[in-house]
Amino acid sequence: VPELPEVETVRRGLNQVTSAQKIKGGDVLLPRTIAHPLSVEEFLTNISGTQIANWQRYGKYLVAELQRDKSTPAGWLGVHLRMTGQLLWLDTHTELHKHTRVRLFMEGDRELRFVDQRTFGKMWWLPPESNPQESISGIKTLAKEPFSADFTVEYLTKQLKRRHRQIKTVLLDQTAIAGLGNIYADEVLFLSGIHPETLAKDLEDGQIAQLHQVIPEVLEKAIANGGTTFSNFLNVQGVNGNYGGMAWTYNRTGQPCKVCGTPIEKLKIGGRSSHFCPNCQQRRSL
DNA sequence: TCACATACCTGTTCGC
DNA sequence: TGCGAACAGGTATGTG
Repeated sequence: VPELPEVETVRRGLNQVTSAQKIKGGDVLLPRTIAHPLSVEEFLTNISGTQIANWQRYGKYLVAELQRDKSTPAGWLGVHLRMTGQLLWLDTHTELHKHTRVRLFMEGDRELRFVDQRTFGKMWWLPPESNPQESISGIKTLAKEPFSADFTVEYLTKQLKRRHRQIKTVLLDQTAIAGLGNIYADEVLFLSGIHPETLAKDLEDGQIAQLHQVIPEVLEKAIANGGTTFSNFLNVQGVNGNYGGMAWTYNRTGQPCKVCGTPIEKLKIGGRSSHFCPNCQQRRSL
């Protein structure tokens, strides 16, 4: 469930607490959390004694720059939360959660703890001479950031026109648009008045322009509210977000549309649930 | 190169 | 009420 706004919320929290913090060592409770080809032992050896300089976000990926001493590069620490991952800033003595996967011990009895119920989350260590944007395949193939100057109407049009798939599916494709997941994809389609089954290549210019405007707006609003209320999302302080009560369609099947009162419907598209208003989001043509 | 299916997981909800 | 099935969904991988 963590999508761009949730990951950005976590990134901001991390930068507040881990800045210049030294990693004394760690404990990997679930080895497959550490991405291949690195072994758990190599991972722990490489991060131990480094300090965290700064967290960056690429789509839903988090990457920390590591240093050994003041300005000696010590590689990169990458994290993907996938479905249920949480990065929590805790006192080391805090009782272990059942789904604790990795612990990074910091100075002053503090700990960065990775908790992940569904175990899809991943962590990487990359050597200093590498470039995380090239070394992590999911980042390498990522589309333009919705907040970047490169995310133009022309760019979005090009991405959508070449895809012969339903728009809901394309919005979830990180190589087409970076950062959206199931919640915000549904929200963005509602605000654009687009039926989720519309083929991306068939969208009208006006609809694409609307999507282009609404995508950053929805993500910005969600970030401003500290991420989603839905699921078990928590920020680094262990606090849930507030974007939920304001959702237009997500998780509102059968409830009245906030604009027209028509009951919200749910469809299965590309194996994912899609919530939409059949009145506000009508198919234009076929 | 693209579209699509499947695998990966565990806790919760659904349906009979 | 109980229990198995379905569901929740982000991404890597494999197939055609």
